[in-house]
Amino acid sequence: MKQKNPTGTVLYTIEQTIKEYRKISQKNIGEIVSDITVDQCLVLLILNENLNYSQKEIATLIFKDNASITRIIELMVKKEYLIRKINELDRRKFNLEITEKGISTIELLSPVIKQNRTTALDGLSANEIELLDKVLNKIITNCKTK
Amino acid sequence: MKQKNPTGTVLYTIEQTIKEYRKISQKNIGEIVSDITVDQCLVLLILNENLNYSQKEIATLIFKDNASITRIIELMVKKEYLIRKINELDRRKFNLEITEKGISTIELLSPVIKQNRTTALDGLSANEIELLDKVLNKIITNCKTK
DNA sequence: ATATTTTAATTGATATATCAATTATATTTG
DNA sequence: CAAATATAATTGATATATCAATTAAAATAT
Repeated sequence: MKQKNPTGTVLYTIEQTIKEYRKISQKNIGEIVSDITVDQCLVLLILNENLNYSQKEIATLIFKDNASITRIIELMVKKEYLIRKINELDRRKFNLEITEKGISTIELLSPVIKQNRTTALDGLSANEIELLDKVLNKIITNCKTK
Repeated sequence: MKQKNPTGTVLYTIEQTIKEYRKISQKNIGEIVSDITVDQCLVLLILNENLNYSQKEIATLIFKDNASITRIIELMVKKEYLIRKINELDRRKFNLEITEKGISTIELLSPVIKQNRTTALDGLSANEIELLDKVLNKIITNCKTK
């Protein structure tokens, strides 16, 4: 029951894949924590790895532009996942901190996120995943350089 | 100069791929026709194949929800790419028609869209593409059924 | 040291995404 | 047939995407 592909290119399948994955991810996350999005989660995880990231760096890491990140973080501050303080060493930047609520959310959602990934990639061999990654990176390079 | 992957999963690469592809597509389309988006183009192409599609069917074909399609088509009507008339056989639906402007836009953009796809997939063997499609469809199935 | 250029982040405008609720029409069922 | 249910599309609310313009601060150049 594979849906037919109106464009006849695998690029369509790539889009479909990421949409299905985001859908199931958001659904599973929403069952545990109702006021957070997939992208906001990713911001938490990234900051949890390294609090020194600037908004710009976070944007690059998750393929958003600066405007989007500004608004995402704004909302996360409003919802008390993050605290934002001026960076006194470079007053153009902010230092971001994760609140208690942020920490406990990470703890709640980490297993869910892990499970989402496992679910999505279930039944794929390491070899297939490696190949997938390799081919996708070729496409990325093609798009960037042409 | 492959960007590092903060999540450590190929799902991140999938997302990156589609974003890069959409970026280059929009850029190349915008150079020829300035007031149209990638998705609006796709709607034109799909209707050009078959005018009988309902909004709901178009939505399914390009992975949008009904609300998005309503607004996309609304804009396309306003910009005079499409005409919308009540379907007298089922008054919940609309019949969509492509205007002259729509037709000439398709003619202008078809080669661009084709080129975008060729560019993105440049250097990939038929075998690699087939494998890519196969693996992606596994992921789609995983997301849908779990 | 001031003028110029870069950089980080914000803001505004418009398009799209998503969810829930609503409307209008069709279909099904008792 | 009337009531209940289902379907297609719209609308409202909120989040995100994207582009261009702006602001404030930092880095560089003369």
